[in-house]
Amino acid sequence: MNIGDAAAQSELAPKTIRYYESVGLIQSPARTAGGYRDYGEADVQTLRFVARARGLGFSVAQVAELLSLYNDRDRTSADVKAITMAHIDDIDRKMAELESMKNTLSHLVHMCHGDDRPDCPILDDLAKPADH
Amino acid sequence: MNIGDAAAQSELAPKTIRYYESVGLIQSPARTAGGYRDYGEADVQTLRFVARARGLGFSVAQVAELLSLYNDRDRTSADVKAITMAHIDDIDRKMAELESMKNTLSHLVHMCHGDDRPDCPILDDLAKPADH
DNA sequence: ATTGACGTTCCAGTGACTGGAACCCTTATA
DNA sequence: TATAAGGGTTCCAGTCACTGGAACGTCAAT
Repeated sequence: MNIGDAAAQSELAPKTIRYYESVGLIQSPARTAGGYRDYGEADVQTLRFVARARGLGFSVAQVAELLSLYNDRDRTSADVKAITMAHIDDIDRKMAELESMKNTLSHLVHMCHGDDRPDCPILDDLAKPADH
Repeated sequence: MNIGDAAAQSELAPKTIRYYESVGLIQSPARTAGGYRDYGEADVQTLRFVARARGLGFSVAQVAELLSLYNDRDRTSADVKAITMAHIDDIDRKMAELESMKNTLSHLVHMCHGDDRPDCPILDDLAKPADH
């Protein structure tokens, strides 16, 4: 199967698949006589694994770990769970940061008339002297 | 004032300040006879504006817009409000994405024993065939 | 034989810094 | 006065995860 079909089936862009190959996340597939990458069902399965894991926000490095655990019969589910929980912690941290930004911004937006005049509490806040 | 002191007062790293100068976000400050950057109070004020705006998640490009509005006496608060609201929308989108990832991941983590055995619902989910 | 839709490689750019090398300036001390 | 420490300077490269684009090759159908 050509890269285009593999891409369609895995919901990755062909460019992305080549990139993953170039950084060693996935193995180089077979090639046709003409030099085209030739993907089999197992390759597409791996590609989908990667696409789903990336879609859940795992970094490429984490996906590499998950893939290697997936292919390791002696893995422990504790290892997989640890990676996943660390990732959830990461997400929690990001969400808290966004939440705090949003609270401040929402407050400022409510203060601002948003009309033709230049007076603006948002700019006033950004320009205010340091706290401590 | 040297870059180190300006950095301390604005809570930016010296490297970051030089970077902002190199991309045109802030103006090049005066130089001493020895070639050191020499910051005044107004420069530090701008630096703090930038630091605070970046801390609220505005992109460097957005900070540039905000700075130019700040320095424009004919600005309208509507323009500032529009940028801010667009940024809040951005944050909302990111938060929703993170929320959805987190829901899925939390569910999977709860399913996983996290023990010495290899059976793992997390990997099973990542490896499951495509939906549609 | 030619067209068009695919495929190939390689280089460069994105955003927002950050690390590091090689070097210069300033100030305090022996 | 020499020197050492702790600033500062520039410039290049690396990060992360792609993405765009150029220049070219392959394949299937007309």
